Amino acid sequence: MNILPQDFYERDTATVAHGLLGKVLCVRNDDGEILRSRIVEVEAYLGVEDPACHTFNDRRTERTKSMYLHGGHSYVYLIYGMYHCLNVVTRTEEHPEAILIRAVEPLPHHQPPLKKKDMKTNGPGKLCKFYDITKKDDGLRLWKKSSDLYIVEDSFEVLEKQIHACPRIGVDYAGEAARWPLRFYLKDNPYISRK
DNA sequence: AGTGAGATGGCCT
DNA sequence: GGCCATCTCACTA
Repeated sequence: MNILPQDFYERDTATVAHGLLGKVLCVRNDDGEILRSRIVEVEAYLGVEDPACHTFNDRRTERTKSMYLHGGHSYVYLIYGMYHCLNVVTRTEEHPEAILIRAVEPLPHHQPPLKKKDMKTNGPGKLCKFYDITKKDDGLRLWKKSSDLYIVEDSFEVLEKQIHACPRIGVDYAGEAARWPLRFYLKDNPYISRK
């Protein structure tokens, strides 16, 4: 289980989004245990020229501060007054782009198959609630094993053919950008947020 | 299966 | 004041 180095995140955002699929998100809980889950669905947000992105038009605010950090940091924000969303910052300080983690599959999968109603990690708000990811986890260094949040890779392999691309969810306000195929997920994975 | 409304509060104009 | 990178529940059928 190798941790992903910071330069993994400095590349083109759509490329990193593809690369994150199949990787393992590690969350340290209150007891110091590491909870692992496989990333199965993501969305890319392309910064100052992407009307769906929080940093569209170089909007620097208190909320978006973490998006202006170097690639490899976390960006966590509150949405609808109720749910948090976890993002991975990409590229560099000059390019505030990020990837939304929309769904994960808890590991190990040596457990009885879950009923649909038990799936608590098949959505960006749900997975943050499940793992207690909040503003306290904003701006963390995901390439450091000492962080409460980091990402590693195991022997799980993802082929390009297994990745499906389609428009992003919940960004209809963004005009034409709402149709850009920047949502990526692993075909046939049961933890996908929607079909 | 599909639709619609409400919860709830920070963020931005 | 209006909008939101969401989710659940209550309804229809």
